[in-house]
Amino acid sequence: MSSSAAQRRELQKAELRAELVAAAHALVREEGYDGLTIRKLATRVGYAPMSVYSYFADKQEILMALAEDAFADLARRMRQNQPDDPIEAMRAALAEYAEFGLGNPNEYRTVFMTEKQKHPPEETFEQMERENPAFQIIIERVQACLAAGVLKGDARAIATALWTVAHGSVSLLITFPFYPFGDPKAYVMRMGDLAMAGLAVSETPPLTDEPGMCPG
Amino acid sequence: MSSSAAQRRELQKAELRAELVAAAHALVREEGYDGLTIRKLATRVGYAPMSVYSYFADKQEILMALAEDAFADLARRMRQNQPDDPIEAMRAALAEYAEFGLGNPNEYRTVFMTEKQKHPPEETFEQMERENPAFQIIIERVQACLAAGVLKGDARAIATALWTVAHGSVSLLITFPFYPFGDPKAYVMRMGDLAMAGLAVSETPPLTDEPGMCPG
DNA sequence: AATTTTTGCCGTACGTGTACGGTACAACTT
DNA sequence: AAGTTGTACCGTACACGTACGGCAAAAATT
Repeated sequence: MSSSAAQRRELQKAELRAELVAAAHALVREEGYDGLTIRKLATRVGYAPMSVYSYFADKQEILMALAEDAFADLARRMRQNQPDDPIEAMRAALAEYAEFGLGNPNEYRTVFMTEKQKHPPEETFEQMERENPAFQIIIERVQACLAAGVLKGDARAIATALWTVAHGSVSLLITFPFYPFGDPKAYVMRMGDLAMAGLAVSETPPLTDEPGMCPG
Repeated sequence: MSSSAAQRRELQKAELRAELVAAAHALVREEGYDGLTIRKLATRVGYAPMSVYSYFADKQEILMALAEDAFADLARRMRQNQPDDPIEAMRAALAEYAEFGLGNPNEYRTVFMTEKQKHPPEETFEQMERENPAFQIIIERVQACLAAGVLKGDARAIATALWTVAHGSVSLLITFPFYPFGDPKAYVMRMGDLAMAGLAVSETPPLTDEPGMCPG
């Protein structure tokens, strides 16, 4: 196979895929999240419905592509909001995370609240961090806290704990928008501070790497 | 309208509804969660598909009925596992919660990880606590901790915080079963202990009852 | 140049949740 | 008893996601 021809082919494929994603974005903007259907999307780009499946395995993969864009934006915002004080930097990241999740519940749902059965174990790790570049930033800011001595322990374990608490708050607020949590963003911040307080009490050991996985 | 006749009607309606729920349980047991479809369910009870909608507003409401049964079982298990020491009682509740969520991911999803757009604000509170009787138990055990002086502050705020952390862990473990959190149940317990440590640091104020609700 | 393989796209078809309108029978009103 | 209203149930129909098979053109191999 001629390499340049293959490359050109790959490029065209990527372009068409990008065109589909752009069309999907437009559809969502114009008709809302439920307005995005395979058929409408296909019509919009001038293909038959089933042709879309040459570029995406299923609808979930399209939604994921949209969500990845949104999460890239979250990462951008986090980097633009980085106070010098390591704890304040951590809290700023949390604030951006909260604002993003509460402001983009659909994208948040597709990444964090829907099944990921497809991926075999070895892919999942990098996949997760590509879909959620914010996590890398949290790790960095945890490391800053470790360096400053305001936290002690394993960076990834601490970051995962903070992520767990942030996710718990955000996802509950999304699922139960009417439950009396008080001001949503304030609730997320409060839970973040609670986690920081708990983490400050003792040194955080690494996560045990037992293979243990949950059923289902 | 004759009151007894109305009551009999109500009763029959409830019986048919219960029959549908039983059939739904059977279907899920025999064919798995995805095997539960309106048509199969209707066939099984001898009605036309659309007749099911005389008893449930939509499919989600059927899934919710199944989940409520499961959550009632969780509450039962929690009550059967109640150490004397208030902190250990709290941890036991958490352990049951973890085991339930990890062992019944489908039911957990339908209650905690899907939209609840229908219910107007005033219903939500009682609704939530009927669907999730475990929450009431958590509040009780928090109150025991308050009485014993190992925690200080507002019971509902503390219970909500613990619930948030438990939910964060469980839902992440369900969504990313392959992510290296280590042993799932151990991870939930660890996060619970972290929250308890954070809560022990200072007195927990009540949740502000600002109307604030999240968009979407 | 001839042949095989791959690729890009499509048409059809199935099973799904559910909106809508209709119909027959029960219950209540007068 | 006659008329009105409500209710339980059904049949049809729609848009959806997507499995399957096909088909022409391009690419790779011989």
